[in-house]
Amino acid sequence: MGLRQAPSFEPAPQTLRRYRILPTRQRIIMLDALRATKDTHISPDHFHRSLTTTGHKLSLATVYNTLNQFAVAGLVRRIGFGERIWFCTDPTLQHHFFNETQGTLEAVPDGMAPPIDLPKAPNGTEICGVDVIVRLRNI
Amino acid sequence: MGLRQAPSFEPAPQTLRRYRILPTRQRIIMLDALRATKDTHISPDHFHRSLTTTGHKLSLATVYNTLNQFAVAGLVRRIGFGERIWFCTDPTLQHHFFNETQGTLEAVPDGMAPPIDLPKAPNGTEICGVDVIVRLRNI
DNA sequence: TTCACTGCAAATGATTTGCAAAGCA
DNA sequence: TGCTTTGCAAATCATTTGCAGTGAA
Repeated sequence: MGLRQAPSFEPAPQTLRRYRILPTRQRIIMLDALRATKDTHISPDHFHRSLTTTGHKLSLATVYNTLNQFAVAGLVRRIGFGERIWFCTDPTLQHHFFNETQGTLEAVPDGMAPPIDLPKAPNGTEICGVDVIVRLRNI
Repeated sequence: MGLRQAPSFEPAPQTLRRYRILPTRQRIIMLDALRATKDTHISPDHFHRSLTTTGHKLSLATVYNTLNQFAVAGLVRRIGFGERIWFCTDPTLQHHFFNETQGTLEAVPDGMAPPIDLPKAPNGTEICGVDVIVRLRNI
């Protein structure tokens, strides 16, 4: 259930405008898909494949560029963990399972993720977020 | 102070043998350097540069390969976060500061890193570790 | 019309790998 | 000697970028 902070009843073009992003065909497709998917973590590659598989036409480069733009805007969160880049559809999520066997990133279900205390930021810096990565191995 | 689990008074070749790693010139140089450095997090590139700068001769490929081998053996821990790969010289460390402005990884000092409860691993998997990444930005 | 966006193909750059030469036991 | 490791250069591969064509307002 992605993008909790953006009510799913608001049409994608309107949301994009609120975020100061010009609503183009590709961006609307992508935002709608992000809202519709039950995956909390997507890789650009998988996301592109699932879009084209369902009949949408857009290039991989556009998927990369648009996801990065969405991340800057705050619609999704970019997480570089493992060998590739992931985007988390819920920017408020803090806890992630990283499956080392598969190289995939998933959400730690609500209630299984106790909130954590933050350390103090070193001088000259401020904390802008926390990620707890729980590393898994298949058995 | 890296490699807490390996007493610094044990000669590197002996430690390497304990870990079933053939002690070659390059591996001894690297283990000694890992023990001597005060950096808890190194990138292969930086590490290689600091080694060659101090007069040691070994190739970047060997630094990569050896760090990976050390990680498999458990001497260091490989952390893929951000755009590049890092190695943590203390495999017991759980909390890391990731400076987004600089793209660097550092340790969260002891005492500032409250231990965290683990969630339950999903069926078919087991937890093999946890990393708490505290994202920082320079101000 | 104007300016931003998209798609393609090429560029990038960190990491890995193949293979011949060198090192260890 | 026989087997492992190293260094170099080339290969890889996810991601980014340049640019000409297309789209939105």
